Amino acid sequence: MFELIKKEKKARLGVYKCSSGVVHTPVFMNVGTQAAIKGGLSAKDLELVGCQIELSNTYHLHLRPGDQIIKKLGGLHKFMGYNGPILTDSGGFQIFSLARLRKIKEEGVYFNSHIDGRAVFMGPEESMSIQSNLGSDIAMAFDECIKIPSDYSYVKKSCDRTARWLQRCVEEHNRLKETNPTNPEQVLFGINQGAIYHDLRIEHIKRITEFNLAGYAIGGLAVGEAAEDMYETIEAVEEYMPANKPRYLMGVGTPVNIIEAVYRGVDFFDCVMPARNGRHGSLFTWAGIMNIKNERYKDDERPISDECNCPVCKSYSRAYIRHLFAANEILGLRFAVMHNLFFYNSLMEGIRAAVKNEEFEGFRRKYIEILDRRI
RNA sequence: GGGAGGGUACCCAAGUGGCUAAAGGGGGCAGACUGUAAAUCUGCUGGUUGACGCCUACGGUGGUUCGAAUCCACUCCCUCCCA
Repeated sequence: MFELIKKEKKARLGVYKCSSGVVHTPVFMNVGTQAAIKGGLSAKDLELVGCQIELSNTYHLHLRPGDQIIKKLGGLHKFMGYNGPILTDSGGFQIFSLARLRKIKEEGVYFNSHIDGRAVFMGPEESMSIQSNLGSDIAMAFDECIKIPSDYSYVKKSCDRTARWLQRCVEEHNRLKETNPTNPEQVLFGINQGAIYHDLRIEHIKRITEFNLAGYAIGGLAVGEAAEDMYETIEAVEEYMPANKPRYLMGVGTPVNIIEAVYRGVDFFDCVMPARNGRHGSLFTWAGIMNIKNERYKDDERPISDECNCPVCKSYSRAYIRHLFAANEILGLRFAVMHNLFFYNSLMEGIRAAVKNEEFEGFRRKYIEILDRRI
């Protein structure tokens, strides 16, 4: 259930309530694809970094360990020791990311497992069934994440199919709710597609909002298009998204992307970036992005950021973290990811406070100049 | 004292007349990363230059040759075996 608390222009402050807890929006969902945060973080660590809601993946957990096993063990929350809200992505992104390993048909997608090559079929019903077994709080519709650039004619054809898939997702989701769900409170979010063709985006969002789902996502962005194209696409779609439902911009993004999307009316985000880039040595701060592997930090006794209250910045120096990277110690990755997730969660906290105090306009102006800068 | 094998760039190591400023690793230095096939991938790593080029370089010195890391002589070091 979503409650809109306040608006500053299009930026929204809200509260999303689900069976596993309350989420204050705008929110960044911390990504734990395989029921773990890459870089060696556990559910307990998610609390330390201020995580409100976690995201896991249908395709990956279906392949390993298998959703039947997770259901048998009491669901994903219990399995990974996390009792906060969980959103599961549907497998639709893997149609994009594992493009060389799949064939799309009307009935669904024939994957060859990236692990061992075996045939794995996933359609709307399978995705819903797996997510039902996982027992996440929010299930995502099975969609095709379309690469950009793609021909108009292909995008149109794909959007029509994703809309037909949504019909099947809704029916299966309702059916499973009645039978033997791991989490009877699970809700379904729909996903808008259309690449950067505004007319297709609008046609598609109109079509999927007819299902009156618990929330709506904008998918298929940040897949190669210019940032400006992404912002314009959000603006085009946003007008047609229900005001009383959460809006989720999937897979985005940089701190500046997030600010710009909040500015255009988005509530939910998720991105691999703080975890992946952290593992690769890029650390996000209020002053910009630093590469902790750089030589200039070899004897720097300061924390990553003086303005940061994360567990890493409270105890360790840049020199120490750089050393951990150089020495190939996994502790370095863990610290980097912890810091970055803490930063992203703090960024969202800052955004919420700004909207609450009607200072978001100034917050945006200040930070879009700073946060993507390399320092 | 006798015999054998070696000395190549920061390190290890390939190369036995021109296609070699020198393979491949490691190390070092940078960059990329957006619903995670990523503790990954890419580039650079003798000097100078925007580039062409020029200079310096395969233990040292001196030769042979149009041309040498590569062939010859002497020499200095290292490892192993025998006495």
